Parts: sequence; structure tokens; C-alpha cells
Amino acid sequence: MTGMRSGELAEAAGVNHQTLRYYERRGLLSEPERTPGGHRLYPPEALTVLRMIKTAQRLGFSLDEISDLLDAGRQRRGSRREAGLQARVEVKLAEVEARIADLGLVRDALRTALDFGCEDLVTCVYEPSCPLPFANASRWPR
Amino acid sequence: MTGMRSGELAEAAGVNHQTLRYYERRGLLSEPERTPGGHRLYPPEALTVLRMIKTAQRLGFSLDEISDLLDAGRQRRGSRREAGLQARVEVKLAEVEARIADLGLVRDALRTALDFGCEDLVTCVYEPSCPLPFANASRWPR
DNA sequence: TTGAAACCGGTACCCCGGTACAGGCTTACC
DNA sequence: GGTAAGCCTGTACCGGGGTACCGGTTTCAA
Repeated sequence: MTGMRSGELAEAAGVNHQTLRYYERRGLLSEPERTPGGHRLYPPEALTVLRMIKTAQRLGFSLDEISDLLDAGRQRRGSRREAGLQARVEVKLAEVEARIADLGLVRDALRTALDFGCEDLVTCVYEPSCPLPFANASRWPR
Repeated sequence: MTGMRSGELAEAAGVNHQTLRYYERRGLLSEPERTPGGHRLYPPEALTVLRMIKTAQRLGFSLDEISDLLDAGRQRRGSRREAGLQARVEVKLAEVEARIADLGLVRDALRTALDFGCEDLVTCVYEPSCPLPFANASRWPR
């Protein structure tokens, strides 16, 4: 009866020990063996799964998406069923690129505000020459 | 007794009418006049403030930060106190640039996963040649 | 005058990814 | 066998930015 205790695994993976139970509830981490007294005993694979989860999170996948990814992987290794990692990565890549493009616009607007020397949003919004993107803000008199 | 009704303002600003009360509670929108019956009557400035809020949110500021920004602006117009918008924009610009850089790494990792043709994270993590950044993931035998 | 639409305050709930706490049991070591 | 550290379950809470529902009141136009 070997395996890692929950605290040990949490430490190795660099997560809070409560997170392990949370992932178990969410179905990301499968239920491990128990000692006769009911304490969890994780196999080494659990650490691998945790690292995968963290990597995927880092790549922008939500826990729900990661759950799908893991399930899809488990399916695939049995039957020849639909893979999808490639397809999902493509989708996520497009999302990330869109987000980068959008943040680029934000960055430009912030730089503009610096260059222009904006000192107060309330004044700026009344200032026709202020280049900040006040969407649809017709600038009121007074 | 003129002014916009709450539904009118919400519509004009493109926000949910509940959001107006929420912003009022958070101190972003000051309490407007009321009709004798207690209905809110907003001055046109309220729409301006809402557009400023939305613009600032778009630039990456949180509602707390926006609240500060608005307060700072109000202070400044009275006394010569505390400038701040420039400084805060600088900080926010740095944050946005850091986020862009980080997302650039994520994008690269996703592209790598596509190029490499990764089909399954569980397999990949055992595959020494897989280039995905499984941080600290020593690859287990079996 | 009547009736629908709009508005009121209060409170509860949503998503997301966890984190904390309470009260009790198990394990490990001396 | 004692005791401290570690673990168990269940439940509640965090933050950020809202959104929904309720029962009751006000407004406005026909």
C-alpha cells in the first residue's frame, strides 16, 4: 500500500491541499485508493495529471475545457474515437491571438493618453482634442 | 424637474438598469435627484460618467481603480492636490504590456503544440520530445 | 380614471477558481 | 500509550462585475 499522501502531493504539485479535493469534485482528478482509515493514497500519475492541468491552464484552457480534454484523451486511448486536441488548440490559439490584438489596442490607447498628457478623465471627456476612445461620447457643452 | 429616468440612462449607456444601482452603491455614480415619488432623475453628466467608466474598464482599470480615478479628478478640480492619472496610466500600461508578453509565450506554446501535432496531453507528458512546457514535469517511466 | 409600464428597495444569486474553517478521526513516532 | 501532525467531511466564503427576482409604488398616456 504505497502512494502519496494528499499533503505530499499538494506540496509536490505546488497547489493548496484543498485544491486536490476541489479537482476531485470537478472530476479532473480521479478518486484515489484509500488507507483502511480513509486517507487518500495517490499514485504517481496524479502528479502528472496535476502538471498537465497546470500547463493547460497556463495555455488558457478553463477547468471545464481541461476536463473535456482529459476525458477525450481517456476515450481515445481505448477506442479510435475523435481526438480533438489539435482542433481545440487551434481554437484556443485563435482566442489568444484575438486577445493579444485587443490588448494591443488598449496599449496604444494608454500610450496615447501618456503622450497627450491626459490628467483627468472628466476634463478629457469634454476636451474635443483628447484622443482617448470614449466610445460614442459626444462631448457635452458644460 | 428634468433629467433622465433610470431606464433611459441605462439604455443610452448600453448597460443593464441594475448596473446603475450597483455603480451607485459602489460610489461610482453619485446619487441623483429624485422625483417627489422617489424615482431617480439623472443629469446629463451621468451619461458622461458612465462612458468614462466604460472607457476606463476597456483600458484595463478595475471598478475600484476607476473609483479612485474619479475621486482624484474631483479633488484636483478643487485644490491643486494629487495628479495621478498620468502615473496610473503608466502603471496600467506596464501591466498591459506584461500581459501581452505573457500571452505571447502562451501563443508560442500553442503554435508549438500544433506544429508538433500533439494529440493527447496524457501521451505528450510521457513523450520526451514533446515541446510543451510541462513545468517541472519530469517524465515518469510508465 | 384606469391600467400598463416603469421604477423602488432589499436580497439572493451567477461564474470561476479556488480557500477557509470547524469538529472529529488516523497515522507516525517516541 | 501518548501526542502532535496530518487528514477526513461538510459547509461557507472570497473577489470581481454584475444580474435576477420579489412585492409594492409611481408615472404617464389614453
